[in-house]
Amino acid sequence: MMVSSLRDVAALAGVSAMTVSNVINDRATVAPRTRAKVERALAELNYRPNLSARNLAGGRSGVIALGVPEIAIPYFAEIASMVIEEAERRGWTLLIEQTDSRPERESEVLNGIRPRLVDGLILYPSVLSPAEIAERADATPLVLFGGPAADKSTDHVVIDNLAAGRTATEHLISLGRTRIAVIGPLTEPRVDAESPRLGGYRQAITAAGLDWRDELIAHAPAYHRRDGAEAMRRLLTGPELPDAVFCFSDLLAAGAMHAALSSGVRIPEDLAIVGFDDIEEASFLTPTLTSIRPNKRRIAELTVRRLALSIEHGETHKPQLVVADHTLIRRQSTIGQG
Amino acid sequence: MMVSSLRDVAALAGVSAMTVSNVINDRATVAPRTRAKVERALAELNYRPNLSARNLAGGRSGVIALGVPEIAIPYFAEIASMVIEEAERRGWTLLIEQTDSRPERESEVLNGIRPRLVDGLILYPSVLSPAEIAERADATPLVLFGGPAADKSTDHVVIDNLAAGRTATEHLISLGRTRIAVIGPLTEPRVDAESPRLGGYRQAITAAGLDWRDELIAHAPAYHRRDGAEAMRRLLTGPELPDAVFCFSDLLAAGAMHAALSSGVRIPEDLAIVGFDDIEEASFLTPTLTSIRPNKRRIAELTVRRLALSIEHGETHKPQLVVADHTLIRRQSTIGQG
DNA sequence: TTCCTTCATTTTAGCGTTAAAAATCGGCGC
DNA sequence: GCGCCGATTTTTAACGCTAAAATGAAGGAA
Repeated sequence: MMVSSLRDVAALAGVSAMTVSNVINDRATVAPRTRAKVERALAELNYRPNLSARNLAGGRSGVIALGVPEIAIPYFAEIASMVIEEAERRGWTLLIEQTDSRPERESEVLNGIRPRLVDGLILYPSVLSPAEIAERADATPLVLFGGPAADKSTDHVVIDNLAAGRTATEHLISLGRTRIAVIGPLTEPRVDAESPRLGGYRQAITAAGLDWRDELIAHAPAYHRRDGAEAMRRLLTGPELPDAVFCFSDLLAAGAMHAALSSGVRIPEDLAIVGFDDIEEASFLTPTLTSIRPNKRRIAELTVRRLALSIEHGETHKPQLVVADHTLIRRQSTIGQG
Repeated sequence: MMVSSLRDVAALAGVSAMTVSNVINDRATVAPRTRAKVERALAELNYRPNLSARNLAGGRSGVIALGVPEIAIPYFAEIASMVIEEAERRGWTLLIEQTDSRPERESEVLNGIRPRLVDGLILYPSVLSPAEIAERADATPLVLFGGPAADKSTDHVVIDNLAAGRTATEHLISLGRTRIAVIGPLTEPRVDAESPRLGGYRQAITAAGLDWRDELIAHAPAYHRRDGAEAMRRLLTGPELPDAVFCFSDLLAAGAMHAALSSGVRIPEDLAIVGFDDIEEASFLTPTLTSIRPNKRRIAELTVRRLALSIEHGETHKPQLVVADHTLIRRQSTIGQG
């Protein structure tokens, strides 16, 4: 089948190319009879607009980009899947960039690797600071998601990590656990501050009148399974054996759980575990994993919606910090078969 | 920072736009001194080519698309990650389409949702038949990966599923297991034939002189964890209790393992399990999961390479069926702590 | 010297689309 | 019948780039 252009359609319908363009874009006032004629020709030739041409002529490309550290991390894969669906709903296609959490890659993505090709960019900022993000060269509409809030100059969709950390810890406290460990990146390199999830833990521990014990705080360089397993091994051979652990991601929890079970630790009897993200895997681990569930669908929806607004209103668009909700999902890793 | 065009660079360097274009694309013979001048201007203005314009002018867009059923399925996420890396190596960016295994979506992707925007397409054909794929309207270079081989008219990267199925089953037989079950989609809807993984199982069972028992063959509608869990529950309540099970994907195995462990079945003592894909999760399940590991890196590499050839040589390019290797990775779910 | 090559660079034209300006077409009021 | 108006459609001119053709400059051979 031949690829047909506006001209071909115009010729077949006996009108000018511009009229066809007007019909397609539902613009100006096209007479009903003309519209019908054009639509027939459009269908007959199976016309598909050339996006490059449209983009070049000042229109939009219909492509948006999503930048994440690694698409193979389930949390990002799940988010990407939903962002694709939301984008599709608006007739957009998604282009994916992996940053590997490397500053230069993140910066490249931010400054438009595919200049002028994408209408907008959604980025999970994993290493660049708000300042570095603010001073980017590219003018492509941008929405961030995840991580601590940047400055006010950028749209940003987050969840309340502090509250989530508190909730997770309170849940463990409510089960009567007193030696509650933590596994995860303890600091937020982007803003050079304590991780808000750790902050929530601290608040809950303090509020419950429990002792803060440094030996229960296990730093993990990243959010992978192996980091969780290593941290758990350290905790298990440490001076103070925990009776619960709050992991900053489900992957960390999966690794930690594997290390614990391999050492003969019973979950949740000896050790209760709470994860974070509620990826699908959490429901199929044995025991199933209690986890903080960020509303991913909502995050995807809000992110795409903010981006749409930014793309459509350009200069007048006002960046905003949007907070999506989260819930604690109780499963066997804390409450057992109950 | 301003966005500069070829003209701007040309003006600054005191040459024509075409010369700048030649320098950028490393084409024709540009005099060393001219090249140096242009390169200085290029750097000074931080020039980035406009891909839409380049694409429109008959060049390439530098974007390729990857179509998979669901990006949130770990196997596809891992493959996507590697395809992104391979693509990046060639200066390409990857656009991702989800087909949800729906024929109309798969067909849409095949026929170019983003007409003329992508230089090439990589597709995991999950529901469309080779015939339907062969008669597509779009002329964009295409490479398939996975599933049974289509006809000779399309580039296709596969692994030897029949041999892999045989290997998995032989491994279980070598452990002395005699009631070996199977969990997975039993037929290949695309070609309306038996699944080659099931074929391999059949060959191994027959060769070992074991009985074929229909009640050990558990069909799963798809490759998800829940399908594996359901199938396992059926097997456990069925007339014949298996002492081993070969699952057609690691997700199925994860679901099956969860269902089995939840029922008090010991793995591998009571039931040995082999999965397929060797996703990262397999190494962190408890017990760790024995699995067939397709060489994913190689699949990604071959796929992108075939696509590159097809894009570069167009008409003269000869489609090929390429087979990537696979290995059996032995872990605790079959051989225990050994 | 003159003409032919070869190398280096520029000019021309067009990719398919859209924004903006210009043109055409029926009325309609006077 | 003339001029004007709004509704509809067409023309024109880009958008930024590249392929192909044309030009120019520098050597060599005759």
